[in-house]
Amino acid sequence: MARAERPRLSPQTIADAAIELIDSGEPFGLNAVARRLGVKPPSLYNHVNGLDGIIELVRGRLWTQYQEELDDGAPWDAEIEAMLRAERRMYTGHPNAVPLIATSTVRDEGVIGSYDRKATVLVRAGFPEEEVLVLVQLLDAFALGSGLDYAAPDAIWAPTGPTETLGRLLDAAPPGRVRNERAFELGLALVLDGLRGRLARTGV
Amino acid sequence: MARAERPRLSPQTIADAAIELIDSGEPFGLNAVARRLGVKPPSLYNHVNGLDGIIELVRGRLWTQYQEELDDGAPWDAEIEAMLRAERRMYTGHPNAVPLIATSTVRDEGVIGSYDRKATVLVRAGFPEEEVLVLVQLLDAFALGSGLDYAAPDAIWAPTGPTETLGRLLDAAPPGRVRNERAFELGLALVLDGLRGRLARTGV
DNA sequence: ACCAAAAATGGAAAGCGTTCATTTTGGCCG
DNA sequence: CGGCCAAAATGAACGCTTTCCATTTTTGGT
Repeated sequence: MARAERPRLSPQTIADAAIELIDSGEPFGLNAVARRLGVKPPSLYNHVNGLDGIIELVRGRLWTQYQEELDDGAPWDAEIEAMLRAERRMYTGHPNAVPLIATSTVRDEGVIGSYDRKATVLVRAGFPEEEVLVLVQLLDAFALGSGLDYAAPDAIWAPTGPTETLGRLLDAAPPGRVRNERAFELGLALVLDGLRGRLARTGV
Repeated sequence: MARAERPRLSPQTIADAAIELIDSGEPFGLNAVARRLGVKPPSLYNHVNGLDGIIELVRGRLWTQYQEELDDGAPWDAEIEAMLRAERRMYTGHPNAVPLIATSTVRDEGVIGSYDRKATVLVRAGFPEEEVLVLVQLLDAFALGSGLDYAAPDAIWAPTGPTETLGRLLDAAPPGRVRNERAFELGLALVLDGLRGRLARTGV
């Protein structure tokens, strides 16, 4: 077979197939994406720069999809909160994508733009300029860390040997993802409260 | 060649070689570890359960190595802080190991034991039992997230297009890892302050 | 002294990501 | 309307990976 009458592939269709594959839980890879598209692996190279390109495509697609629901104009803390919650929804909606996204370098313009937006919001809020990037980085680390924690299976918390406290607490505890949800809420409140207090102290 | 006169391999030596390889920055894999040990890849299967087993070994070795410097008996917040700082030192000391460790499931007893220790400390400190696991999970997410952020190259923050605020701030900003260091310090203070306040409110 | 288990190996299978040259098709320019 | 060029999918192949199996040799215990 040679060239098809109409192109069967596009960055869009590849990204969608990759996301479907990731969400299905089957092993992720370039060959698997090609199989799902009914196409031979080399065909993908006409549209995408290898496996890393596919991952980057997935990141970009998911990111814009979840961040575009946001509207601005809200107070700075509400807007930051909304952005973090959108990122959070992305991770909980596609947990299998988190390990892939977390360990590859970001090149997507939309993601960069979202950092830019956070920085702009914080500068307007009155935070010292030399501190803003640190704050953005902190927010990023928190969101990613809890996303990764959400994606990890419960088995982490199932000790095989005897424990002093953990085993007892686990018996009466909600499952891992519920705990992770509460941890995210608590951490979000902690960070936002901390930032508000910091602004009140330094901004005046 | 068949069996050697004295075993050339052990979980210890394999873990050490793997850590050396990871720190060197060369591509990581089972074959590369075998090469570094002067051994054929299949030999490793006599001591370790495949590639995942090697990663688990690396995690366990690094973890105990960094956590054993700690002594207990300190106030709860100081002890939690010390544990988080030890984990932090592990990530900054072996940044290339972070992506491997972050995305694989924990099975190591030492790591579980460290969760247990955090839980014990928090229970003794007076936090409500049903909340302790959530707190442990939050601390874990924060440490892992900032570790992952540290390991990520600066390229994340190098926008290709024009930005509203980001580009300007980046010109006058310290490099990514210095910012990450400050973000970790700030986040640590925020979380610990938040926990102390929470304890004062609920614990009495 | 013998026997079972351990340790390293050679060989090989299966799969991966990737590159290359080739074929066929579609659309554009003259 | 015809001819050429670029795009899209392919087959074949490469080098790499992880992993399993049978084989050989050695050690240590009884």
